[in-house]
Amino acid sequence: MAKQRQRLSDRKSKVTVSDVARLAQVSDSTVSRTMRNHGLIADATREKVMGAVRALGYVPNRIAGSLASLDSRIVGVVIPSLSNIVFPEILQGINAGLVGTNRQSVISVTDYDLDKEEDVVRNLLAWQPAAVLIAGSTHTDVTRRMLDQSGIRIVEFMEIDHPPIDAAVGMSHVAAGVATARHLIARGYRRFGYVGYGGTADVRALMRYEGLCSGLAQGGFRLDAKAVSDGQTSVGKGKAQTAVLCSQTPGVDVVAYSSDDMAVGGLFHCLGAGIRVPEDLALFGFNGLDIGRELPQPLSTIRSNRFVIGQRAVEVFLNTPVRPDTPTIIDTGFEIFEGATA
Amino acid sequence: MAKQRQRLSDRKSKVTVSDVARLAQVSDSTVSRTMRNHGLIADATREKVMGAVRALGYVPNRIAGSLASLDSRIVGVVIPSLSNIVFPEILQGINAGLVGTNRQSVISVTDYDLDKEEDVVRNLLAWQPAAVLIAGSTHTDVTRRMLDQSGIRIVEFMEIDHPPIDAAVGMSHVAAGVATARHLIARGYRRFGYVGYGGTADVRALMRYEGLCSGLAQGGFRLDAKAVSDGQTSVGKGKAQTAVLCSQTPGVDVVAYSSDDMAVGGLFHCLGAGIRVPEDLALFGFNGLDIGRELPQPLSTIRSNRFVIGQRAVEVFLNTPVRPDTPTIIDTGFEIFEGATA
DNA sequence: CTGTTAGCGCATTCAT
DNA sequence: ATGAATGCGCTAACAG
Repeated sequence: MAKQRQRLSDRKSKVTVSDVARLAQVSDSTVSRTMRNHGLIADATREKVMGAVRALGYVPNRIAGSLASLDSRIVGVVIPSLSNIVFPEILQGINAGLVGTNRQSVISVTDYDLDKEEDVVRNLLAWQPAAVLIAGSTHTDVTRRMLDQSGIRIVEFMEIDHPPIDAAVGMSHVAAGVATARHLIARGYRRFGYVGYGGTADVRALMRYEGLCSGLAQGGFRLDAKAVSDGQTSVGKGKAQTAVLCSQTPGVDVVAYSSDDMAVGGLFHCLGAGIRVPEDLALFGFNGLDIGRELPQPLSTIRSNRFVIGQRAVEVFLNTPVRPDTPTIIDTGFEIFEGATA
Repeated sequence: MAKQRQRLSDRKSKVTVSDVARLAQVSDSTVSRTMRNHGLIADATREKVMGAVRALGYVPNRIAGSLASLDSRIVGVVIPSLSNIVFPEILQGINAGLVGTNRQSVISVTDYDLDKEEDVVRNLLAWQPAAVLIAGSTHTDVTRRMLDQSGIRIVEFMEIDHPPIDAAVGMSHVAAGVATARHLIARGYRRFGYVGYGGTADVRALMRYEGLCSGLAQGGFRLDAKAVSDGQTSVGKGKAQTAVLCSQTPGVDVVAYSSDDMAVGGLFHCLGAGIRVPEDLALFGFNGLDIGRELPQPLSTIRSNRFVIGQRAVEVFLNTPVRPDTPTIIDTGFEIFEGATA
């Protein structure tokens, strides 16, 4: 009695099933069943239990529950960055897919660093997740082995250009590059520039670049100018690099960008410098971000389906919780958005 | 021996401390200590253990560890949205603050719904987090009570306009509204418009609006025009509502926006409609997003310090892990950015 | 420096 | 429909 009172007043001492059981005059397992709506419970019992739960302010300890049931209901998510808007968009899709499933996503960020990714994956696996959703297909051997040997479902999202460990959900970035080249050639452009990512960490940007080059080559053309920069993609870099490209190589009639934000920067440069778009210079992006559609003239680009990618990645796991023998590949596709800048 | 071999080949059967201990010929606790670098371990022992760890591909089970140590090392984070760029920016600050601390953030999204927030907080608390960082100060009574009674550190971030449960990190949004009004009056504007958020869920946008109105009133002015829309803030809505405002109330000389993205939309409208900025119409935003600085003319706005807010929120908890008796309030401030649109 | 002994809070048999 | 017993995998005293 004294102890009971102490419990109620001491905010830090955790209330456990046993406390609830004692107050409700039932056994621990009845409380446990009631909380999870598992099995049959008499209405009277349920009410007694829930009354005690409310009276004590009981919050079940999921850590203990997970250990006992050997099922964490955690979904690990690994992304390279939060500052590139596409990843929050994918997270939204993941959240949407997870809603109502009583699962908790745990997100880790790698900063495009494969060694950090290895670390992050090791830490994530320590939480015994039921699945891991990870951006991209490029990992260290150790990371790949850890993921593989975990035995849980591993969904690599964003790209489907490489064979997955278990499942891949996304689009072909090489194909997107090729499609860009073909589209621009078909539109009559002849002198091509590229402004974008010049590092090595963003593998998908590089694949699109390679696709672009090979698409141009197939049409008998080539890149006439190129201005790249390292690090995170941004409007500012797009603006600056477009200026560089224009001053270094006049005569280019269209610029393909590694992403929409770079392309928006390009448009801002043109607006400021009095360059008419697309008459003097045409611009073509990648991603299909909202902002591109709201510009004074809508940005011509390729729409990737980020939200859907997140959603589908979750579905792969929800629909087939145990890893199948053969890899799963889901192509979420892409569409060319005509716009008014190319 | 046969069992050992089975273990190694069966990818799904978990390797435990005991397996490692057996192979390394030491006790379970020695393995545990070695893994955590806790206490003194002979070099020879450490090597034996780590050898066994590698041989077996052992990954410690943090669920079990947390239960045993009664310390989850989880930091719960609650935000209203992922589609508003400011929240991913805060998450970056949180991540930065958490780096190297061996703690895992668990993020939940409420969609600006207080009932959903209540749900989300209950679920989060079930993971026994060491702290909860939650956006805003507006919660249901039940949410507030749960957070309070958890006894752990609760950091409400974004705003410091309301008294916190435990700690608040952010800026005064009312003050930002007032500052906007004063700044625009000082710049000589006399006919004021507002374009922005017209719902009730985004409490901070409303506080800025109220600050704006009272700041104008203090100067002897008032809002002459207003065009608002519900739901998530966006460039598109800013563009559309600016068009509405211009057509409904000619003669306004400056528009204050509820956020930078709305203001960017406003600028896009002006660019498309041939309205000179700031001569015909001046624009003033809120947030200080990167994109604002890269526009053909830099957006005049108020810089909030999102990244810093996230970082400081984490620091509050890291520096003072146990809740003090008196509330903590940390003002991360804001600065007016002159820009070229107002 | 290392081993032994007890739980952490809960979910799950298996009885009844 | 409910209870009792057992253990999930690990950490934390405590001994030595």
